[in-house]
Amino acid sequence: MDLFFEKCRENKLKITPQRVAIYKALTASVSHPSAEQIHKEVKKLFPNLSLDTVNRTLVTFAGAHMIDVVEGHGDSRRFDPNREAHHHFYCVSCRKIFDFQADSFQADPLDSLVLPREMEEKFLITGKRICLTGYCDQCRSKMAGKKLTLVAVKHRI
Amino acid sequence: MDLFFEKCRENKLKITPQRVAIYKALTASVSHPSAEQIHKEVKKLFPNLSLDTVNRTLVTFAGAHMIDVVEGHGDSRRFDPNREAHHHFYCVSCRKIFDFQADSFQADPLDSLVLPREMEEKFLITGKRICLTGYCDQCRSKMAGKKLTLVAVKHRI
DNA sequence: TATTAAATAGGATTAAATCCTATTTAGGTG
DNA sequence: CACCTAAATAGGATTTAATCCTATTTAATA
Repeated sequence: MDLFFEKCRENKLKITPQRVAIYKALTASVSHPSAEQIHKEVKKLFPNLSLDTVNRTLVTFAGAHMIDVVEGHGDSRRFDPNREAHHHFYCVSCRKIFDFQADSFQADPLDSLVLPREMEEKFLITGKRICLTGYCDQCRSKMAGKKLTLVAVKHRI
Repeated sequence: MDLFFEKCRENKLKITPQRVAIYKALTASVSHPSAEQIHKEVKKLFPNLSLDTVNRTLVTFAGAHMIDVVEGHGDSRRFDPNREAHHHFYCVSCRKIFDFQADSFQADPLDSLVLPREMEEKFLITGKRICLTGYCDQCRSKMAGKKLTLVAVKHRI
């Protein structure tokens, strides 16, 4: 919980009972829950907690780097026809996906990826990719100086 | 287009004008479009092409490994409280996310990732992860022997 | 060319995310 | 410690994406 309080203060996020409960519920989770799952859980303590609050709170936490938003990011399904081995950078602000390859003088790091044996044996792996997240150049400058707040349009910058 | 015909035959997918057009539109795309974007494009040729057809076709193509479904996978947003460096395996069938670390005797391949200079300079990178996709052990056995078809519940196995 | 399983269209439904507005509250300030 | 205000919340409405359902059409094969 130390991280929670520290990051809240750092980002001037108010510490509310709901937020504490949401954060606790997430850290206690074994899987990688959706907002709805967290909502269901925390409703036991706060019967009239709204789903919107959960979603916005979690996205805000992610913005403060207390947690991560993982696949999916909550937006629509996207497709990629490129069959060459390549990697992705996903801009969490504009949601554009940028392709990249590791620096050309280096070998692709995935070539040297050795998976845990159990996984290699049990799972059927059909795709491997490095996924970076962050802010693209455009969004980076747009957000310069803006402070983190829940009053966000579409949870974006 | 060779891959298209080859993979269609291989998977016993009928080659329809709509499918050809959808595939072409995707390969012609520069970004990583959503079904809706492709729909909008292909509608120019087939004014009464339905969005459902586009979505199902694209997901089917992905099942046949002609294209990839990338972030997001089309399901709800998921959260992860784990701050330790780790990687993900995403089961495209049950949508569970499994954490893993590279084999413990190896260094994490991301440690040696050298990004293109332009990217390193311009983008603000806040997260790095290896993302594997495929079928987890349970789903793998469930789907054994099932053939690929568009008649799928929730586009799953 | 006849057959049939597979694919499509189009509208209905579901589900997730977000919006909107009134109300409440955390945290700073006098 | 009470007040003040910006920030957060609740709850319902709306929007958007994905999927479902069913009647119709069609690609592939024999």
